[in-house]
Amino acid sequence: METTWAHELRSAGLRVTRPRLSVLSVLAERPHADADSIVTGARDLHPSLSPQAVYGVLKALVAGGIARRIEPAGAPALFELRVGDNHHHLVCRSCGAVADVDCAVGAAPCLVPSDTAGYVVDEAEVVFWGLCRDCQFQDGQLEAPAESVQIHEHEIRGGAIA
Amino acid sequence: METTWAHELRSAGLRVTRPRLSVLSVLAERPHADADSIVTGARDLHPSLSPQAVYGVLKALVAGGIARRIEPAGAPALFELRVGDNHHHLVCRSCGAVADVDCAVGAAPCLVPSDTAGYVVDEAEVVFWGLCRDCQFQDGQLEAPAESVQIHEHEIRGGAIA
DNA sequence: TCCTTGTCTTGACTCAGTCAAGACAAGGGG
DNA sequence: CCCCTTGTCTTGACTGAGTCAAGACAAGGA
Repeated sequence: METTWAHELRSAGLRVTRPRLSVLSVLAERPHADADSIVTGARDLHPSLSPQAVYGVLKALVAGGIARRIEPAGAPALFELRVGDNHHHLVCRSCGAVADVDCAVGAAPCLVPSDTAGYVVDEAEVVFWGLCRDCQFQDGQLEAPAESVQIHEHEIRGGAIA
Repeated sequence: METTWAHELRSAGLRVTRPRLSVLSVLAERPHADADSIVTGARDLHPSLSPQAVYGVLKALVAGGIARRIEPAGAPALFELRVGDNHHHLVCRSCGAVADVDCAVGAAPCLVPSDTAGYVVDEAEVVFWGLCRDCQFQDGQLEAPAESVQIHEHEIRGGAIA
């Protein structure tokens, strides 16, 4: 496993170091971790690891295409190892939990802007905001009656999403 | 015009004050302004305005549904007066310029996550990343050959967008 | 006009992230 | 196998965006 990471690092032109392997190990077991929890987690494997080292490692991983950085509004940046498929994210408004979503391939008319205003677009980033299952029951009586804990397509199609 | 804003403020339960009218005036002539340029701009009308006052005004406007806050990754928050239609944004990777995009209404299958992972989704936020017209010509020879300054649908459908 | 209450000013503070200088270690050349 | 180069990590100071709190002030109803 770590051999695989060493491989990935080398083929991205990066040296294999303990800080990098520690960060990769944390990201593998905890996708969508923020820099701070990566520091904490990676210290299990490398106790002297400094926050700045983690920022440096993460920048190198992102630049090398091994990790991806996501920045949900109002929260520190999160990092994940799943790259290259441009999947999207569900973010919980209450607790900040993040889940991956695959986008329907080949049928994404909404991702083609109706008017590009002269821009050359190379990426469409989608964030779905809502409440995760746990938060629906903790503070959710207000907006999440029991029958509609699962979203129905027409709620989005006809609703505020446009 | 300002009378209209006074009206909007009052119907949102907010008092009509000079700082608020100044901020609204800046937002009206410059959509997608960040807090700092709002401070600068609003000082034309109210020279003693403090940055903290602007943060307070913006928070009140957003809470009252008069303004909307958007936070493109890696940039300070931007504010706009266009609310209630959940439109999306084109952001220039090079200069940060932002343009509005309407989303095709009623035909947005990509905005329905294939798997909601138990989340109740109430909003889908879409950001299109690319190069604006000006930046295509300034630093654009690398990725923006003259014939493809306008996006073609298949580039997105079959490409990295998923 | 007065009074209440929401708003603004001032200033200290937090948090995420960056920058720079020097110590250190990965890994290719001898 | 060891040394040397060069990329990486450590330490510590710093920036920029935004928040918090206390008191001064002003909007607008009685």
